[in-house]
Amino acid sequence: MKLSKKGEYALRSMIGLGIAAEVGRTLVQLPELADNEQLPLKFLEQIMLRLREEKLVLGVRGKFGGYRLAKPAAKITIGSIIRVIDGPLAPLGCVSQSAYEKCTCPDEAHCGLRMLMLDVRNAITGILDRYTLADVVEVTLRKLRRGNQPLPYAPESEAVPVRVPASHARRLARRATKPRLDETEGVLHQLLGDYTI
Amino acid sequence: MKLSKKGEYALRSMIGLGIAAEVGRTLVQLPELADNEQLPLKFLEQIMLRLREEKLVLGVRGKFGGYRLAKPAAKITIGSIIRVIDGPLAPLGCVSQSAYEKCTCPDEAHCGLRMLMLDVRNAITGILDRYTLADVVEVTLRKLRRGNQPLPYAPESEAVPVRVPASHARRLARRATKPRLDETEGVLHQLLGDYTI
DNA sequence: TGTAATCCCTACTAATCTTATCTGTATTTA
DNA sequence: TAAATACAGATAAGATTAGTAGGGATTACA
Repeated sequence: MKLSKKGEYALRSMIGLGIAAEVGRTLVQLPELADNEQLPLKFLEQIMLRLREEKLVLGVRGKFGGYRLAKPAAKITIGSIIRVIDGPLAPLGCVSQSAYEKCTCPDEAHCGLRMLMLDVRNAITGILDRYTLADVVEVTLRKLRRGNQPLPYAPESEAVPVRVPASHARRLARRATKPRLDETEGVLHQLLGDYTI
Repeated sequence: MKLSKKGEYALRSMIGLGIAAEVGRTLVQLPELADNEQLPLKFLEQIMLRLREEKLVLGVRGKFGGYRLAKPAAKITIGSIIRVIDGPLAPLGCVSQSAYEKCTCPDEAHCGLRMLMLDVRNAITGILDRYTLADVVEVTLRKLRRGNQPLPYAPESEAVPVRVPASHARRLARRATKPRLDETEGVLHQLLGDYTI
């Protein structure tokens, strides 16, 4: 059930680009990204290539080029990033929505194992397709600010008073109005919920 | 996030042994198990060896030997089987309870990605460590019976009137008295819940 | 116009993992 | 003694992982 290094690097890079966007930085160069996230440059290049193919990031060539998110972080689910790099989230092909594969068991309808793995699949996608890059960036940024740590990817020009986009606050508030699931939604939800206090 | 073939085979074999136990069969030989579950015999041998090392099954040598579960199916969680064959369930080492590994990110406490993956890990183990082999066997058997299909692993002696152990019914009934989570617990829970009707 | 910085792209590799297969040994029953 | 079975280790092809290497294309700027 492991996430590959490549997948982890991809997520970390996307989070980096998300932070950059949030602090007003328009482009991030791969050497800086690789250095910040502690990952091999040429490997990162490959990953970004793939993310670009899938229109998750946008590359700008030439001197002072770089990468940025291709769309708002709130529109990019974590699941979509992982699928691009690591393939389907489902533990078995026969419970995958995005890449179904018939399994070897004689009758899927009677397969107790499949039912179980369907639950696992739904649990995983329930999280990874619900939370977006914006959520993870939000949590990360808040932790950094609370610790008075210098924000990475600060724009070259000057220190920018970092603001939270109104749309994000609204989305979070909306989620907080669904109390039924609160207790079972996990730590990220709790952390995001704190925000509305 | 894939389960390996080996892991899948292990689960299918354990379910087979669980069914065998349920229908009164004391030992199952690997050739029969391999044939029933459609998996390579010698590969299966390796898997059973590993399961035996971890005291999940018990091997009996010699002619008319075979394998059986080393303890009641209700005492064997699905998660424990997968861990033995495929390793930790957590998508990242830094969120694994059973095999924690420090990750490369500078401060885990501030890592939004880690929070998210912790949720995923908890969601996975929440299912795989809650449900036992008995649950999966139960669902599988009930489906077979409802379809009037011949039960595999029937004992050599005669057809046995298959009964559900009282303890199992009790456990299921107890679970059904927790209504709060019903709607979010997934298909296996629904199927097991049906039983009490 | 030249040069440096940057993304873009393909190929290659070393190590590991997966998925087995093969060969043989030990044990038990009839 | 023969047959069936579990136990055990070696081997191996193929796939995947985790990179590395090298160059080409594009752009900003001196």
